[in-house]
Amino acid sequence: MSARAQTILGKAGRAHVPVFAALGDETRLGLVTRLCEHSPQSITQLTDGSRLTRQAISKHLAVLEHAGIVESIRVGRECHYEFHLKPIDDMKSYLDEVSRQWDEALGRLKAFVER
Amino acid sequence: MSARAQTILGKAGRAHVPVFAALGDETRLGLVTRLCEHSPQSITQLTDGSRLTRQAISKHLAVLEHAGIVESIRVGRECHYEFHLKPIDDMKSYLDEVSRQWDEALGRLKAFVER
DNA sequence: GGTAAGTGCAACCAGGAGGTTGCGTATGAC
DNA sequence: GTCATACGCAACCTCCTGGTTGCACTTACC
Repeated sequence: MSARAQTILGKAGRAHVPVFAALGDETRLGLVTRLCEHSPQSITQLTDGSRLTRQAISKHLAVLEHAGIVESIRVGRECHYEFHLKPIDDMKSYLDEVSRQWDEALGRLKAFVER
Repeated sequence: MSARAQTILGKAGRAHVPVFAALGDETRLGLVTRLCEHSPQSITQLTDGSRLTRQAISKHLAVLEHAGIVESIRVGRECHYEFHLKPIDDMKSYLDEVSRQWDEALGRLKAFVER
């Protein structure tokens, strides 16, 4: 039972690892914030105001795109990035599941103690 | 306005970076899952079933503890780790905020287009 | 057509993350 | 008291990540 539950959460959870990892960086979380307020923006736009190189920003954006949090759209000579909500929503659902699992575990513990 | 919103999210978001980073690893997400189902567990218990060394697991647990997701409690010669829900809940609130911000941005965009 | 702007690609570098091994130490069991 | 268990610490290794620089290429603009 425990093993089964772990498998369920484990399989579902594995897909979220890249998303968590993508957001586990200050620069990238900042980029997501910017894009979430105002989308789309070009790489140069996103580089302005940052102390990093365009290349660095570009790499971070690639990581975010790999995680599905962001999508690149070529417009002429510019590359626009736009925010996608879905992975974040999926992550929230996953966290809800974790939360639920935890409550259940507490319930089992309580029942065990009171027995 | 945009800058202010970014500052707000940025400041609040910065605190969540370690939590995201902590969960952005398959091994650690697995540990969290195990601890969330059944808490507390000792390091040796958590090492069983994994192909990694006790030391590796121990390091991962230290990372999780640093992020506040888990807490270590010394019991005799054993070190028990127990799950904490709060950082996950905080993260969910933060993601809700991001979601809200995004909806707002969409609203602004729609209003702008329809004008 | 010439020039500047916006990117992509590749090489390169430093540092940190993930992992192991070896050893020391405290605690429980007998 | 002795021995096994559970753990911490430190050194070490490898590889990936974050970041830069230099150059080539496409596209807009005049």
